[in-house]
Amino acid sequence: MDSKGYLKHIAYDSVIFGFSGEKLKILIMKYHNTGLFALPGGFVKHDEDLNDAVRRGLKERTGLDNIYLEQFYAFGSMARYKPEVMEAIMKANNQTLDGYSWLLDRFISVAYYALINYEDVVPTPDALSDSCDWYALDELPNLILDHSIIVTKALQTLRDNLERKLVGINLLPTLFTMKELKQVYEAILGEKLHRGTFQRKVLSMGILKRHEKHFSGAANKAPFLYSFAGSLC
Amino acid sequence: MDSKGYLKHIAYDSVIFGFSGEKLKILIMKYHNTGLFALPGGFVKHDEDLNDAVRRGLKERTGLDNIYLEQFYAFGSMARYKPEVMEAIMKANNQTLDGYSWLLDRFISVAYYALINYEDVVPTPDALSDSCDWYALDELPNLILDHSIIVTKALQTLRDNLERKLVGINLLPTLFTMKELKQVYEAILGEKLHRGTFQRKVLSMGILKRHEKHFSGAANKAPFLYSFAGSLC
DNA sequence: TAATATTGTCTCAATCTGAGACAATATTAA
DNA sequence: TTAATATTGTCTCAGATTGAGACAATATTA
Repeated sequence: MDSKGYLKHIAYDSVIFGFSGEKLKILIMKYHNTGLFALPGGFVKHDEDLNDAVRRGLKERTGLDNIYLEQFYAFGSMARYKPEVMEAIMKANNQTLDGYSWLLDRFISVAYYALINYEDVVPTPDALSDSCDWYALDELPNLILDHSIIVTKALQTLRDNLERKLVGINLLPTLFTMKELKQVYEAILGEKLHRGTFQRKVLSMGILKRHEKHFSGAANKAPFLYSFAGSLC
Repeated sequence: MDSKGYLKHIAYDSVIFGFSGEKLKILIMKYHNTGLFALPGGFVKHDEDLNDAVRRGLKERTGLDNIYLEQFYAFGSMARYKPEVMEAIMKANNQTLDGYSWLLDRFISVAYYALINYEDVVPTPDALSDSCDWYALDELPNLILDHSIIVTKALQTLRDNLERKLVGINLLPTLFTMKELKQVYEAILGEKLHRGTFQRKVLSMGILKRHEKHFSGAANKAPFLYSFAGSLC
């Protein structure tokens, strides 16, 4: 076992969505002394479920358990095989390649997206990275390999799934206003929604629990707070 | 390279849908002298795109090129790691395990579904199998490993995609009647559809080209033939 | 020529959707 | 205290969509 207990040829990448300042953002890592940006990713241990490996990586990067997580595609083209990129990252970290040559092999990467509450996260870089930060989707740096394509496909899948399930809730705190929920949907879909229609549709689904009003101090009628009926009481 | 030029730990499985006798069917392989049934699958060469590997396998099993193909999930749980199954298959084929021990390793399998015209296919078993035949979805034999779960998820994904795209067309010959198209949809969705509503909806999409009538010899008004406007004129 | 099965289309009511209207607040300014 | 303002919750209404049946128009057989 010369690959440190990890399966060869198999990696995962994660597109971790958060919502802040009325914008969708994702976590991007920057590698030491290279100027290279990438999605948070990792490898799968020999005795570990693929899904568990991804949850383990998310826990390390965000500190969070029980995250909403969805696998959306396995990227396996030859075009994504660029060993010189990984080599540059290793060298910039003063790592010898002894025992790490498996990292220069070809990888098929299974991609996941996660939806998390922005405020709960403490972005944490790993050993090879010097930062792990939020970037708005329309202000992403250039990413290595096919990671830009992965992000695009993640957003596309998220949009498709949005119609079926009420997944947007996972991007908000436990309690939120109807306006905040609408803003999440607008950020994901990239279009404005009609206030009345949105409220009617969401409430008719019957999965929201209405709580007391939220007095923000603004000079207007206070909105109700809601929680997802699936979580606590 | 002790794995015959294939990537270790990575496999694919394919759920190949065809439509016949008003039922959805899929191709299932039976391994020599074992009574074991499985989905058609295979491995990825070191210098080969994942998608190309699957197309290569489909070509071998069906004789067809240019198939409608969609990746839907990568199965990577530990529960699917059962080396004794592969060992039984190898032994039943009088294969020594020399040079094939990589087949007993753990695999993560990327699953695809394909939609093909039943009539165009000549099911062809591979070296380890003694048959490759169509089975209706409600008459499947017991399948090895997690292959039954893979089939279920394939059908689920196909249903979800059916609402968005008009994929059902890929299960029919170039020319087909509206009734045949409706039967395909009913088989996939598992429910009856209203004749008039279905026709109105499909025609309003504007992607079908109407051709001359089809005189079957039946004692009734002859239906029009249609083709998918995306293919030939 | 009549009978029969099926097709293509229409109609009509029920439902859903998009957009604006309006009263009900919560706060600030006068 | 009262008026002004911004925002919220809900309602209304027209237009679009959907589900279900109705009906005339065939191909063929009796």
